Amino acid sequence: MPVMTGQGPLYVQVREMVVQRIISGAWQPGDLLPSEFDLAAEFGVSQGTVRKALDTLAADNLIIRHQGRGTFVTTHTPQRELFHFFHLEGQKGEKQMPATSRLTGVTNRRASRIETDRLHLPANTHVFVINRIRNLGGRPTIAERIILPARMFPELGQLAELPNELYQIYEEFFGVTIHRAVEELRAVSAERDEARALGVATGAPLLEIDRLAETVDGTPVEWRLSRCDTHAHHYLSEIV
Amino acid sequence: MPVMTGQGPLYVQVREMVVQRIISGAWQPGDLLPSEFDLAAEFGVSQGTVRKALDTLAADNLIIRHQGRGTFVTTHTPQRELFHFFHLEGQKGEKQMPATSRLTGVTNRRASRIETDRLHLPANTHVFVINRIRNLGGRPTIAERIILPARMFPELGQLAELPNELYQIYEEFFGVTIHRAVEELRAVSAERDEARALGVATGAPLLEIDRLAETVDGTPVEWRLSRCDTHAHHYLSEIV
DNA sequence: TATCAAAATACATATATAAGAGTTATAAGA
DNA sequence: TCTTATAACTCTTATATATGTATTTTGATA
Repeated sequence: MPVMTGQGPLYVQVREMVVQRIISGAWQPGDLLPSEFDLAAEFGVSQGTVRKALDTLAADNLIIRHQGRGTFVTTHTPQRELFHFFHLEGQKGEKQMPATSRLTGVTNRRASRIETDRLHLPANTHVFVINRIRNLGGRPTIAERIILPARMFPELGQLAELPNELYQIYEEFFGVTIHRAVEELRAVSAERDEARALGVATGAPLLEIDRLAETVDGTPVEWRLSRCDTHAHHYLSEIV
Repeated sequence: MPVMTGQGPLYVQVREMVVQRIISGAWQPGDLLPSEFDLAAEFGVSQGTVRKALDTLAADNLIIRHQGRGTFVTTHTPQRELFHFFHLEGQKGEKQMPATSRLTGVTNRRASRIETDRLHLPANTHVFVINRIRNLGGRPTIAERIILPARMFPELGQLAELPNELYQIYEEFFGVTIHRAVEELRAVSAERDEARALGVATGAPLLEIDRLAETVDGTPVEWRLSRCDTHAHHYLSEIV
């Protein structure tokens, strides 16, 4: 019988117990959770209370529930990353898988001051820096720099291939699951190198997306700076 | 006894009945709905079923529920518009009420082709066009054009003052409640007039926010094009 | 001003039925 | 006899009802 926290409504306590098991790795991405009735017995609450807890976890995308099959810890697929974490689409609303990426560099170096700030790293920490150009609709559209704490991504530089969608790789190879991201968008002027790489004029307007991605426990694990040509694409945001 | 649609789960039917009453104006923004028990009696379902329906409506911001007080149709306040529908914030995350706006024009004219397209208007329809410059942190930051169907906003041009936050005005004076908005973001170059108004160089990069705002029944009622200086501000987007 | 009652949502439990998915058993065909 | 198709069964989530308790808000009264 696991010990309930004793704080707040029962369904919130159940929720927190489940989150803890996900964070601790007891339940891995893709794992099947026990049934509602089994969890109710284990936690000493009613099935309805477990249901309410699981409903909130599903609403927050920590689990996914399938009638007749069960309840699973959310896991990354390339499709999920594209539809959930990628907001660029074509002018007619087409959201296509970026077909190709040109990797322009993967390096391991000491983190800069701003990198340690952004990723909450101790001083003198190493990071991996991934630079690449992503194509949309056949044209170079995004110049991207990704900063990852080296200690969480050991041997990243030795992977033979890095696909366009990285989040499944983070999860499978390094046990790092991205749960949430905050993006700040600005309009900036293209600098010479990226202008050349994207096929636009130096000084042309680019949409800069400054993303910090976190795991379930709130640890920032990826800083991604994308500079996007928005001639044929736009960033979509829906407010309800 | 209202007639249930007969399609799908009961709680979905209850939800649709409630939405219909909001759309039809039987329940106005700010109105207090009958209690769960009363609605259950009226619709001939259990209180738990009404609760489930109301929970989904609350999750979609159509109603707001207060323990001990009751359930209310969501209504606009300037604060809600700012926190919910306005995504520009300062570099440190400050989200302040734009203190001033300079109205540069309100005109009533025939809608252009693209305006009829965007707002689903018949040909030869009139629109109100509002142009203004909005200040953030004391500086002109947003050049904005708002297109509204004239027939839904009669006598808009005769209002003595237009505040920064318009959605409460739409609701109070014209019975038009904004429920949802879709925004497309691009990086563009500042044209001469707006550059001068915003105090930036002609050709400087601006963040263009192209917003279409809809009512509960999906009718597009506002097309808003904002061109923003992102030197001191950024657009925030959260992905969970 | 403090207290109490009424009203309403919020939480919790218990139980039953419906719907969907997967597995196993049985029947039919080659 | 082996393989394939179908039916039955089991498990699980999804829906629905009923009931009780807890918490919050508001208004009335002393």
